[in-house]
Amino acid sequence: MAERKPRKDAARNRMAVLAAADALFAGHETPEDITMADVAAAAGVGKGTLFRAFGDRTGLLRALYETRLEPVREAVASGPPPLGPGTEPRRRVPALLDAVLCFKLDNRRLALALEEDGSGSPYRAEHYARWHGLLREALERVPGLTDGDFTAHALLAAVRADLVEHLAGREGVPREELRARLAEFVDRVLDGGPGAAGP
Amino acid sequence: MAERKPRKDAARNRMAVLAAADALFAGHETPEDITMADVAAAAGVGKGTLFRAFGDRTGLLRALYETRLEPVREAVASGPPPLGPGTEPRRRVPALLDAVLCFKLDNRRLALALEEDGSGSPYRAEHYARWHGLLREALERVPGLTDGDFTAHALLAAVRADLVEHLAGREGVPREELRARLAEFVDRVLDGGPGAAGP
DNA sequence: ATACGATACGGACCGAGGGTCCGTTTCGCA
DNA sequence: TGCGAAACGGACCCTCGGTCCGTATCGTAT
Repeated sequence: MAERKPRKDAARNRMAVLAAADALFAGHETPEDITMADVAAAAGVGKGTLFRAFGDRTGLLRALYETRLEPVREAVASGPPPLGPGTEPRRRVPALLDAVLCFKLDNRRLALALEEDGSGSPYRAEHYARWHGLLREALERVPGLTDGDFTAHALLAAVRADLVEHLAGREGVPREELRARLAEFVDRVLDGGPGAAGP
Repeated sequence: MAERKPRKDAARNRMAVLAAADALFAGHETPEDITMADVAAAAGVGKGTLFRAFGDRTGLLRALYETRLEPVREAVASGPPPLGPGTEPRRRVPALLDAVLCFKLDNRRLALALEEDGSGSPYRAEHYARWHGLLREALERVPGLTDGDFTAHALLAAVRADLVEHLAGREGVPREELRARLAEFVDRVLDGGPGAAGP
């Protein structure tokens, strides 16, 4: 059941591909004009190597994504408040969404590439399930809020890569303004609903 | 500058393609395994004809989509309340979103195909601009609500085709339940925010 | 009716890109 | 240093969106 360690040329090539792909995606306007052949060439590697290491295009994207996501996941899993566990939900939910937004702002092209990659909708990705589960759990502990499940989906939809790209990229909304707008929206959702308007 | 009437064989073929495409998308699980050649064959037409009539894949999808959307647009533009104009915003906003949701439920495959079609993000489509403009305008008249622009984006994100497909299709959430969940979420957004929790 | 220009037809053809295959090279262990 | 296993790499294949152009059809002027 234990996967044995890969040969060291394999490991080296894997790193080279990851680095090359990262640079390529960062440097190009749109993700879909970077071909697998481009990545292989930039990494100084054959296409066969690339596909053996990552399976397919989606696999490469996912590997890159997970790498970048690592620090955020760490902060969420065991960092200090307001992101870390043990934060009271009403405060943690906005922090989580802000973290997702910032992540997508910092990795626009990559997130975009992964989300619009045809193979399966974004909703099947396991990282989506993680965020959704986390959020739902937190939401269900917010007093007065019913249906944390749908609310989690809806809130995550507000930070989808292509929307972020549209606002931050095409419409040129500055980072801090976008964060503020999202924060306000999240606050509305958390404070609204039946009972909130009561005396 | 007036486009002259098309030849009648052209018109007939256009209809045939539209009908064939409609049937194909309705009958297949996933949109991307329907090729342009499939559509042409099903319509009893050559590929050349298909591409001359619609330009490209996106053009075909858009034409289909607009056709289906027509009644809804009509109801919004000049129908009775709560969808039509002249409805007070607080009541119209949920109605608009419910209409979008229902439309996507009734045209799941098609909406999915159009949204995940690589050519440009969904946010560049002019029908998105229409919905967004309409919603923003209505939202800006809802008392206590600031930033109708972002709110409109966020609310529309909650009814995106792939999310709807995920919930209604993959998770099997029944139509009415989904509508109820969305309605509740929209209400939270509309009633929440600063001031709503007043004295 | 007929001739003729304009328009549309249709399927062979093309190029791009994701993914595979397999002869050759490298690794790592004894 | 020998040898089997693992990895390499790029030629190759296939699908699919999109184009091209010789042929068929339409509509109109005569």
